[in-house]
Amino acid sequence: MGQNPDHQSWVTSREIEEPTPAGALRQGLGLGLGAVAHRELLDFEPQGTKPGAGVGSRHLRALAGGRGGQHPGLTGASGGDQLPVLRFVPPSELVPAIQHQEARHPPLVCPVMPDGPSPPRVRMAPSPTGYVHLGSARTALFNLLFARHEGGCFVLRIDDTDLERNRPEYEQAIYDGFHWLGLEWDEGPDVGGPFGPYRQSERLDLYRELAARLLATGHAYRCYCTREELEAERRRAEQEHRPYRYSRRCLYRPPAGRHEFTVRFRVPEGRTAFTDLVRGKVEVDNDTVGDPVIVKANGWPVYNFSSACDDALMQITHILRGEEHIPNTPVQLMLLDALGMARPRAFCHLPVIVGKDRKKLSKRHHPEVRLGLYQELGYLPEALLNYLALLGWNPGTEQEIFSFDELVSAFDISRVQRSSAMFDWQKLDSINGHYIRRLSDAELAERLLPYLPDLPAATVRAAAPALKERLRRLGDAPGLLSYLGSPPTPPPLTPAQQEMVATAAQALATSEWTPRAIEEALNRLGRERGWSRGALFSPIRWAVAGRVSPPLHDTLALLPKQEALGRLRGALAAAQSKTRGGA
RNA sequence: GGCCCCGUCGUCUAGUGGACUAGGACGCAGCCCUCUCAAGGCUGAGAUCGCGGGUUCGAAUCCCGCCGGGGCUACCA
Repeated sequence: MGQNPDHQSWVTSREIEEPTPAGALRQGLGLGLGAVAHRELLDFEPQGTKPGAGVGSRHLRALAGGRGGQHPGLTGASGGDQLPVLRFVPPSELVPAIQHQEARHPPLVCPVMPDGPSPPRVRMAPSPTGYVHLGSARTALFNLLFARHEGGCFVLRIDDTDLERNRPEYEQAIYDGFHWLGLEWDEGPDVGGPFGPYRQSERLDLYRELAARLLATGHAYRCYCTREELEAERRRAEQEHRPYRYSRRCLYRPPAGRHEFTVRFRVPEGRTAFTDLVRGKVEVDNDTVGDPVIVKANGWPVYNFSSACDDALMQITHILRGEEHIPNTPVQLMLLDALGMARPRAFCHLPVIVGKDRKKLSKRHHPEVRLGLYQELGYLPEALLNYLALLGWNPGTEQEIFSFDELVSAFDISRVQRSSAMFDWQKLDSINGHYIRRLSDAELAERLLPYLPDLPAATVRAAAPALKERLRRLGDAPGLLSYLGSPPTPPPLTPAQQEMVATAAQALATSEWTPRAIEEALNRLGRERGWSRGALFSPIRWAVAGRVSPPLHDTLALLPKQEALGRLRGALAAAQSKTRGGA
């Protein structure tokens, strides 16, 4: 970090006159090389290419916009049927052109924030390729906590560049899931903001321009290799026990006559290092990194490219993301450097959340990855949020229960853990139980309603107090109350127990039907007959509920009076006939 | 295989050279309370701080090596 601590170029939302992709691009570029409106640079499709020469090239050309005007930086040798080979022009030769463009389009960079560094901007950039991952929720939470703690801004961006797997409904699932958890963002596709659009699928022209720039400056090249050829290269390397890296065949000897291509970034020599807020310095030798594809054959950018560009363009200052992104970081940094864009101030790679098998939570092996599951099972969002905060972070005190505001003030990014965190249902249950017990009766009843659709609301409200200390999840309520809808099979009763049930039925018949009155009636009966509560209550419970249930007076009161008395009499009748039959 | 990250009770973790007979929480066991189940209270078991070397009067804490686990190694993100 700190390679480009260009705090001068902080841009506030008010100063941005043109919240369009092009405007944002100019500002982003302004961070580094100065604003360049390089419309002509875009046309990285060489002259003379036959139209419709493959999906990729068509797509790129279409989005590049311009008709192939002459540009000093790009020289495509024209040729008949053969696709011309692009000549890469060294950056030094481009300088006059850039200056020229600059004169026509003065930079839009707005110097603001006179004193001190600008407040941080962080982002969460999920891709709508499936249900919301628990790890995404945790990452979003840490970003949010960091932003709020530092008085910064939390951005939600949708990284939807995977055409094959994206689904619009999954984007909605992200909003729903995050809203459910109480995660709110300041800028995003649904709420807007000065750095939009916030959906990568709507920023394609930007990536195209940036890719063209990389191509023009020789930082990138077209790769015409087929997937099969690439696969063969990979296999060969494996057989020869050699670490695989792309051979750069298309950089040196591109095959002729092919039309479909990807764009690869040419990884420079040297080493790339960055500072991670919790791990310290991380450094890699660039030649352990193969030239990555940055634009797919269908013209869409690859994550590593679009994400890095957008982070810079959206002026994201701190990147908090999962540990699985550590290997991506050097590539993104090299890309930014090549583009002359500012690097983020800092990175923080959060430990992965692992399952019982110590492996990263995955769709295939861990049902607990799915955020929606927690809602279904009846976890309180505030409890899950609290638990998630503790997964990979701790305040350094013994406090474990936090409101959101408490988390915000306690959150200190340097206390993020380095080692992976194992997901633990029991700990979650315990925290959830704690939050349930803290709810008021009315609030609990309200939250319980969706989990007890078959019960009248009045019954749910009446049950809430008795349930409160017995629930670990709201979804446990139907089980605890299932006796209401299904009478137990009549239990075997000793003659003494039969007498207890019979007299209890009598006493209860004249009792008011409230927990309080029932309790008093039963206690009086026990005192009069010399029966202990344990002795008296058990047969009644078996007759009425047949299983573990709330305190007896609540168990009875939740049932309609006639139903309760009917069950008592029914159990009695069954036991008596059995006794007679057996005798 | 290569690159990178990590390594304190079963789990989440406190700990940054002496206050460590390594603390807390979840879970577990026992007891108390008690109409079942919970909740609550108390008590307890549980970690030779991955291993081996150093440095130091002294190391969980610093250094080196090893081992183990994980992540990444896609025209996924």
